Parts: sequence; structure tokens; C-alpha cells
Amino acid sequence: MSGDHSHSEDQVDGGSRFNDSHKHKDKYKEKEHKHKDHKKDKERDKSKHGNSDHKDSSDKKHRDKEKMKHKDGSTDKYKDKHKEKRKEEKMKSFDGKVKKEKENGFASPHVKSEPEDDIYHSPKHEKSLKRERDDDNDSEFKPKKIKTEIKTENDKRAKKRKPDEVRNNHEQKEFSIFSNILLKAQNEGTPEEPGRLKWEEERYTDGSKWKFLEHKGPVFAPPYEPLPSNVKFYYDGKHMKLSPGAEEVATFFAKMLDHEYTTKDIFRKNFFKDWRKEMTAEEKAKLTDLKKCDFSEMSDYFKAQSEARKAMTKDEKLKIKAENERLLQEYGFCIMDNHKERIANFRIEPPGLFRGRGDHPKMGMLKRRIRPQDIIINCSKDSEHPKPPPGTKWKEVRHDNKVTWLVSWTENIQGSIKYIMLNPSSRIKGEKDWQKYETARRLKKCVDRIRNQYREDWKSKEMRIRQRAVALYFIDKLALRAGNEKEEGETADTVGCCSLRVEHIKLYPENDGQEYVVEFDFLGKDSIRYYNKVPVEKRVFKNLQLFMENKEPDDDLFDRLNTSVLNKHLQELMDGLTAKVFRTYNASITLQQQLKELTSGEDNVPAKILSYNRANRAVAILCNHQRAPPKTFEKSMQNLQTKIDAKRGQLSDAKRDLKSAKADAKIRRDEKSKKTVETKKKAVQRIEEQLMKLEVQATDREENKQIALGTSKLNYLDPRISVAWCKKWGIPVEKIYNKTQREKFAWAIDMAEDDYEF
DNA sequence: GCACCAACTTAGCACCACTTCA
DNA sequence: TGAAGTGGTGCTAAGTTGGTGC
Repeated sequence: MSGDHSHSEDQVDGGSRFNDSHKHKDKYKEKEHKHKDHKKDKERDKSKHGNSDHKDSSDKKHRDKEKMKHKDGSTDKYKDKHKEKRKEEKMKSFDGKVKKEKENGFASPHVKSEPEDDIYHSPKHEKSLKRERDDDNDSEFKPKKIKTEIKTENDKRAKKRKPDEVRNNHEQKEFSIFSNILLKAQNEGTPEEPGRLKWEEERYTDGSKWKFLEHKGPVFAPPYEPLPSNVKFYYDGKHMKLSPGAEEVATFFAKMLDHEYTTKDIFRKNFFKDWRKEMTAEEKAKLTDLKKCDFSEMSDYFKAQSEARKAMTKDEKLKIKAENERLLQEYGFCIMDNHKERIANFRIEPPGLFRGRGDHPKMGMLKRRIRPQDIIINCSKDSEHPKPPPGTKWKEVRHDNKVTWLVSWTENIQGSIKYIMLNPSSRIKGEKDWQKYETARRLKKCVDRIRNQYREDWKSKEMRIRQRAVALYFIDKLALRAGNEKEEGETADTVGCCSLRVEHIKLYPENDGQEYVVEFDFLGKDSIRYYNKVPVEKRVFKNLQLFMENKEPDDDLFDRLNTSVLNKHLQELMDGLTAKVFRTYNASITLQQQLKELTSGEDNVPAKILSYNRANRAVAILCNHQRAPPKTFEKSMQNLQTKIDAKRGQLSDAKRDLKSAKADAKIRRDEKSKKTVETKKKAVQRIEEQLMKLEVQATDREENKQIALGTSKLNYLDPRISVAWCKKWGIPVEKIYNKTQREKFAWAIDMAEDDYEF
């Protein structure tokens, strides 16, 4: 494949790829189970494929294969542990209860038992901030090492991160230009504090991200407001007054009552388990069955509140807006290296029920309230430190300038760290973004060499090298994600390239008139289904057959490969190269090619924008960026069609009028009738333009039904390509990027000329 | 070599404010 | 003017990457 390889050509089923993706998530699940249930059938299939493929393989090849299998040491070097785990799961599945869970599409969740007397007191105003429960006791995740000596830990952290890559002169110079542009853009947008405006154009070479950082800390979720006494909860048909703690958690469930989540067994089970932890002993004894709980009055109350909010007077709404603006001004900005920067998420996530995506084993668990004593503040020593709410303390205040975050805390569901960071429009984020695209541009220069290399590696004597080469081919050709290994039972069962299992692909020596077709069917990030049928090169096909030999459906396809091995290899091929860079590179290069192909100079502005959206769409399809069709989709399409029909009627009327005006003018031959003809002509033109706009809108909307353009636009497409395209064709950049996007890509808007090449 | 973890990017969904239209 | 529709935005889950320590 060369730089201009076309993905769309390779996608046999490209056109209909997304039509059924969402509604078929469940079907997919069913299918997965069928795979397991019909293992024997699959085995037969496999041997069938195997037979046909072995027709042309000699005994020598078989001997080579055997040799290859053992050359790199013992088998299943990398993935033994995970494989074993899956096997264990399989064994467990014979146990009735677990088996039932699996049938429901959930892997056996890893649930740790908790002390029953661990009661969570729901907070009430200031008092609420003092909880009896110890953090470390209520978490579901494994306890992490407790850091005691701040200074030592800071030193360690500083050591941990390598200084940013040293640039060559050209890059340093370009970076300087970049900084100036970003400064200019930011200074136009935000007024600087007098005396604070002091920009350093040079980047820190010691790995520091900043020298000065000052902020006001986070905004906490508002305290829980107990329900009014007329809003009642019923158990088994009888009214029951809940304790504040139990009531708060109950409201989380009530607020989600209309959502599909609350119908899912695992969600209900997790919720009920965590809810019970918040109950008093008396409540715990009484409330034993979620099915008997009636949250409907609570649910109605919240719906009424929501309606009331909508029905507020203009003044009331303005008041709220002003208060939000005040909070934004106070907490939404920081000073980083004496420059005022917007903070992305200055509000702490409120408590609620965890909404994992796909078949997440932890969905429904209680996300606990974050308090000041959970919060780590990061700022510079010489700054004015943020103050915790009265009567509280921060967990820690640290001064680590090797990181970019301002605030962090550990969440209780997965035990992962959450951060408050800067807005994408900030210098620090913009610079990182720019670097990302520069790395992708460097890949462009050496991608042919890398492709030749992995093609050579398909013939390697070593299994691990062949696997690496085939995986890389998929990452490059199909823009698959790297695919880290995941802990089973902790998250939804999703995969990427390196973690693909045998059950995720099917091989067809011949399919729909094409040779060597691979069918992919798996759940990727966010449990979005990836379905694609792709013809591949013969060697890839043969290798896949080899990788699948003697394996169970739930065995790893690439058992000698993981992301770490792959990225190490990529690093050797190009400095800074990782699997992710291929996605950025292929997305950006595809946009550039598609724009060249689709844009016609003769088109008017709406037609050109349609071309842009189509190019954007090609990338979104490549990256498998899907969305659920909007709930109002069918209706809004219908409305649009009605408008189009009406406009068509209007057009034929106008044309008829024009015709008769022309005939009239022919007879009369006076100035007045000539003018009438001109007016009618203009009317026809105007209506034609309006009709065209509507038709373009309808096409665009229809094509976008299940495809999300925003993700690729924001994360994968070098904005300079879009800016250059706008400049070249005289399209206002506002037509392509909204305000937020223009702020994020301010650097590109100023930097790119109409001749920019990715 | 591997598990673990921190730090960051990428991702889709839900809601709300703004716009459009009858 | 109010209802309907939609794009923008915030939210937060879910990835990737790379360093550390055993």
C-alpha cells in the first residue's frame, strides 16, 4: 500500500457498514454466545478453510511452520495469563449462577464483599463534608500504595517523566512561530492582567510544563437537598421514610428511571448492593427486594422540577446565567506562566450512579461524593494556593511542574485518577496538538519504508514478527486502535488490534467474487461494534490461518504480541512513532486526498461544504466513529422532505409565471413587461438556489445518520488541511469550525496558508 | 519481562440554549 | 409567541502510552 492507498476500495461492505450497527449490538452479543455454543460448527468451518488452504502448502511449509512456532521460545509468551483467566472464566461458566450472567452478556464480575456495617452518611450542607466512612474502606478496587512523603514522591515523579524530545533547529524555529501565533490568538480573546503578560517563547528543556501556576481550586457538587415531605417512597406498596443517606442514593436511581440502564439486571444488582450500604440497619432489614421499591413519585418530582426550570421567566434564567458566569470567572481560569488560561472542567463530578458503556460489569455502582479531603491540588509554590471550603482540608497540595493538571482525585469505581486540566484552547494543549500532527507528518515521510518492512516481515521465520507485521498492517490499513489488554470482569469486553481474539475474525478464501476476504466483527472502544469485510493480501490471509491454527475461539489471535512490544518496534522505526500515530496520519491524509478529489471549483459554497463533509465522513467511516441515530431523525427528515416538495412546487409555479411573462413581453414589447420578465427570472433563480440548499442539507443529513463527524474533526484531522482548503476556495472558516473549534485550532487558522500540504 | 500506575487523549451521550418556523 | 428542532457544549467514560519497580 502506498501513501495514497484507498481505504474505501478495500471495504467491501463499506456502504451498509453502519446501517445496523447500533440496533445489532444485542444481536452481536447473541452471536458471540452462538459462537461459543457452536464451537463444533466453527471447528468444522475452520478445518474446511484449513483444507482448502493447505491444498497449496507443501510439507516443507508445514515443517517450517512447526519450526517457526518454537523458534522464539515457549509458546504463548505474552498472553498466557490472560488466556488462563479466560479459561477459568469458561470453567466457572458451568456454575449455574455465573453461567446465567454470561448468558446475559456479562462476564463474571469480580465483586469483593464489603463489611456490612460500613454506612455512608449522605452529606448535608457544611456538615456533609465530614463523613465517618474512611475512603480506603469503601472502595471496590484494590488499594493502592499510600504516598507518605510528599517531597520524595515529587522527586520520584519528576524522575519518572522524561524531558520532552529535543527538537532540531527547524522544529525549534517552527515552534517559536507556533507559540507566537497562539499568543496572538489568545491575547485577542482574553484580556491579560496588567503586568502579568510575560511570555516565554522558548520551551522548557527539562521536562517542565510550567514555572508558575495559580488557580482557585475546584467547584464542588452542590450538597444534597432532601426531598419535600410530600414526595414519598413506597416499599411493597407502603410509604416508607428513608434516611437522608439512603434517600440521596434512591434519588440517583429515580432520576434514571426512564433510562434503559435501570432495566438491566447488572445495573440493578450493583445499584441495590451499593444502595444497601447507605441504608440504616432498619432500612437494610426491610428493603430486601428492589422490585418492590416504588420510586415513581421521586421520578415525577424531578420531571416536574425540570419542567419548572424550562418554564422559568427570562429574568430567573438570566440570574442563573449570571451566577454561572460568576463561577466561571472565579474558578474557570488559571494563571499559567503569567498567562490567563481557561480551565476545561473546573467542576468536580457530582455523585451518582456509574454509567459504564456496553456491558460494563460495574454499571449502577454508586459514584461517591468527592470531598475536599479527597482532592490533590497542584500549583506552584509561589502562587496563592486555593483555599479549601471552611472547616475542611485538601488531601494534599503539591507543586509538580512536570505535569499539566491542576486538581486530581481518585474515583471509587475503578480506582482511577481523575484530573482537572486546561481547556483545549490553552497554549499547553494547543502545542501538544500541533506536535501530534507534526509526528504524523513525519510518518508520511517514512510510511513507505515502514510498509515495505512489514510486508517483508510477513515472511519472517519468527511467529512473533509475523504477528507483529500483520497487526501493523491492520492498524495501518483499517485504522484500528492498538488494543491494550484489559482486566476481565473490571470493564466491558472490548478489543483493539493486538487484543483481537480468534472469534472476532472469519476468513473467506473467496467471498462475493473477491479473494482472501477477512470479516471483522468485534466491539471496540465504548463498545461500538466494528464490522468490516476486507480483502487482504494472500500472505496476510495465510498468516491469519496460521495464527488461528489449533486455537479456541476465545484465544488471542496475536498471542505473541501486545501493544508494548508493538510500540517498542515502532519506536525503532521512527522516533515518536506509536500505533496511535497511524490513525492520525491515515485520517489526515485521507481528508486531504478526499478534499482534492471531491472539491470542484465550479461548485457554489453549499456544494463545497457538502464535499468537505463528505471528506470528513470518509475519515469518520475509516475510524469507525459512530453515533446513535438522533431520536428525532426520521421526523426531521420527513419535515425536510416536505419542505423540499413545497419548494419544488414553488419552483414550478415560478417557472410557469416566467414563461407567461416572457410570452406577454413578446406581444407587448414594452419596458414594463421586460422588467417583469427580469423579476420573474430572478425569482426562479432564487428558488432554485433555495431548493438546492435544501437538497444538499437532506443528503448531508441522511449520510450522517449514524456517523459522528465531530470526533475525527477534533482529534484526528490536522486542522491546517481544513484551514488551507477554506482559504483556497474562499469558504469562511466559520462554516467548518464553530466557535469552540476555532478557539482550539486558533494556531492552525493563523498558521496555514492556502497551499498547506499535510 | 511484567504488573501497575500516572498522565494524558479520544469518545459518545445528554442536555440546554439558541434558532427557526408556523 | 410558543413549539419544534438542532448544534454546541459539558460531562465523564474509555482508551493509549510510557515510566517504575519488582
